[in-house]
Amino acid sequence: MDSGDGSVEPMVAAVEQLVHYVRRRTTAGGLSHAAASTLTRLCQGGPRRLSELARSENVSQPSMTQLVSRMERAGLVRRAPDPDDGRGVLVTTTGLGVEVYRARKAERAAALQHLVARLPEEEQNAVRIALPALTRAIHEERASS
Amino acid sequence: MDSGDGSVEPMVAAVEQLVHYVRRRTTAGGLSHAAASTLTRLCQGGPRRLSELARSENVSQPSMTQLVSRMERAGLVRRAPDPDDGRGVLVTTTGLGVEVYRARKAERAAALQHLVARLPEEEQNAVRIALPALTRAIHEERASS
DNA sequence: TATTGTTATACTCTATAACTATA
DNA sequence: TATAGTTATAGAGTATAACAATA
Repeated sequence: MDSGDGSVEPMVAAVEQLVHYVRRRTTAGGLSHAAASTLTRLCQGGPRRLSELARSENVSQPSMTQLVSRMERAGLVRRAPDPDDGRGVLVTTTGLGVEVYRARKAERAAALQHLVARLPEEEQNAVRIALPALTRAIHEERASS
Repeated sequence: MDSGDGSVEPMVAAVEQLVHYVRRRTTAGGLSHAAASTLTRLCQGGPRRLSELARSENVSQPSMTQLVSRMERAGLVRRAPDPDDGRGVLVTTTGLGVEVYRARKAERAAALQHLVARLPEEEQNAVRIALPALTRAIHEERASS
């Protein structure tokens, strides 16, 4: 009865605003979105082949070559030859890369925490149910396709 | 007791994934994020001065000049002289611009609707409480700064 | 003199096509 | 010959500095 199309569009706008709010407050290292996303993947999943990174970040191989070069120049990652395959390149995070990753993670957690803290208890609970539920729905959707 | 830092970071990731999910399914007109955002503002708020657009989109005036030029070339907007101020330029949406805006709005609403529909009733209710509450928190935060 | 918009220039991020080196 | 990565080139999006036109 309330789930008509009219009520869902404002919720999409809400999600966009939320990301914008959090990203604006995530400034450590002055990273672009592309660099931040790739750094996060490397920090969470360990060293990766360049082609593997390109695939998981949904960009072309040349784009990833250039992104890794810029990140290398900034001291965030290092290239190393893949011992198992002479053609391959393994991308690894540096100490600085890990530092920046941790700082950004803390910044965005603080931003959302700050926002949620403004809400009355009942709405805080709704947030703690809604966001994980939506993540689950995305993963289920992905698995079933 | 559950609102420690440990539980908030996955929620930030959830928001990012959610935006990614919705954006991937919003393809009408093949617009960039910058063009889509500016088109939405023009369609929702009516014709605007170029400098006003730059300010509200948080980009420099030269960036907006170029974005408007690309959007004009794509047939989405038109430049017109501001009758009240000879220095000014009014940016207006075209019929095509409005069409693309409506198509994109429908696409992203459908994407979120599709996702929410997978959830059990209780979690759907949590989503309908949480997202508007977070939007409200952002606006309150903005007003109090 | 201050404001509005454009032009000039440069850097990031993206892509496709062509090339090199290894399997 | 197929795959991994790089180089070449081009367009979008961003910025700052310098400029033109109008208030």
